[in-house]
Amino acid sequence: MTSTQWTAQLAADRALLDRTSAAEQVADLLRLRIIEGRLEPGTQLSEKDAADALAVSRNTLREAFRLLVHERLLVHEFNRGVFVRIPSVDDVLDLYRSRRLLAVGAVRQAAGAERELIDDIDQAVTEGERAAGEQRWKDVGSANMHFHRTLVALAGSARLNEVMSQLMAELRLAFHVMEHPREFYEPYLGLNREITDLIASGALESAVARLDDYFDKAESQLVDAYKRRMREA
Amino acid sequence: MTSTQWTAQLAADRALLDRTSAAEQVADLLRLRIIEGRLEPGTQLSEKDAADALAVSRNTLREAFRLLVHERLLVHEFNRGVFVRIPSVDDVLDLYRSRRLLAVGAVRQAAGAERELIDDIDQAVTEGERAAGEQRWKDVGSANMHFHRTLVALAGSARLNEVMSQLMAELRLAFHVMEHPREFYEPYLGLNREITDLIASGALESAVARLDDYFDKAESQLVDAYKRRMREA
DNA sequence: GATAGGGAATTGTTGAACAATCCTGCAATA
DNA sequence: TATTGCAGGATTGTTCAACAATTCCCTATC
Repeated sequence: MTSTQWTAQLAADRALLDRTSAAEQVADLLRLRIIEGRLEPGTQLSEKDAADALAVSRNTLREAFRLLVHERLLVHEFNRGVFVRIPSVDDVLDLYRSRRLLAVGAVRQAAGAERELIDDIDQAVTEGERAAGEQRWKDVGSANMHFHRTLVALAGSARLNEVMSQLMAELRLAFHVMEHPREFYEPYLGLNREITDLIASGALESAVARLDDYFDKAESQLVDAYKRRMREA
Repeated sequence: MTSTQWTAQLAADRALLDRTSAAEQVADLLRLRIIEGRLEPGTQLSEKDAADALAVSRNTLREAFRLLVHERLLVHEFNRGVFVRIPSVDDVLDLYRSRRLLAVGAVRQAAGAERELIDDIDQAVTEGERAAGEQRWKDVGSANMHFHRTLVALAGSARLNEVMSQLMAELRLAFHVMEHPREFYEPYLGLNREITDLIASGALESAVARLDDYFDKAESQLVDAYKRRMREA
């Protein structure tokens, strides 16, 4: 094995031993709590309380806050503090516009996509079906989101993948404003499978058409529920 | 004027008087310097030096650094510091993949786009033409980037607009690795005009076809130059 | 009931301090 | 000569304490 070979191999592994700062760890933790819904939208995150609870300094915590504000999971009001974001109806519409464009675009140019990427899609759908069979509705939701991420992954762009991940995190936050996201996913399981098969068989335009239908339906259904919920509150 | 009218108006102005933190101001300044090329890719940004130069504390500066790392303009190596990013050829490829998908997707669904958005496109092209006529090549580049942002704006999504802005900032950084980005823009002025007219006349699919050609050409040209440049260095 | 005022609490920012880590140069070794 | 080992100095990571600025909240006043 020549020098260039094994150094290149090591360089590829570098990411593994990449130590991460306290601020990033804090951000990871908070992000998880937020998208899980453990931190209710609208709640204020006091710097002092959070710093004490997590046993980090205020400065470190503020670094973490900034990251999450950048990801739109928190909002920062100057001299008032940071709050878990409450997505508006406009936000939900914008999220769907974004998702639709990314997913449709990715599928439409998936002609030469690697088999691995298509396998990932299939796997995500299968996971959703299994979770549904076992009545694990929360997991059905996660699998559905994962499915849509794998669709965008067809574009083969690390940046778009990251954008998509953030959009889904934000969407998850939006779901928490509503009561029962369960019924939003269930009817789509079959459609997901259908889309997957169409992609696998190379019928991309048909897949895109189905996908567009999906977004039409899901978006209006979600927005209706959202408006209803916001009116109540 | 009713109450709801002027309160809404004030709410719209809120962003204007929105005081911004020191960290954000520092980030704005650094961002400008980076995409302008005043801070050469690869240079390390010492915390102490930068803090002294900008007359802010190290903590504030670190908050600013985190923002720019998140935007991919800086890279952060643990215990080593932050550096102005040096985009790789893979990065450039990824940037073009992302841009292409966003722009093509946005144009393709621009059927019901507001006239205002189309006017913005026209304006950007006109500005580019004017700058070229006056030999202001740097401004030609800026106008070209602005043109492409206005294309994505057809999608009508605030989030995608922001994503696009960041992609362009990063691309700008990539240009600085090369010697003369001038000749990359000049040949495309006519094509931009053509695409704009096609969009304005509603011939969206023709516009998409032209756009796709543009990306094919620009991408390969840029990547070639990039590889050449990296080989030299 | 609305408003004004003042004190308490919170955020914004700084500066200093210390531990952990990295970098540099030089000596020692093969 | 080329590599390794080892100080030490410099830089980063993180915490802490302090203070100014701002907001929040309660109470007195009209």
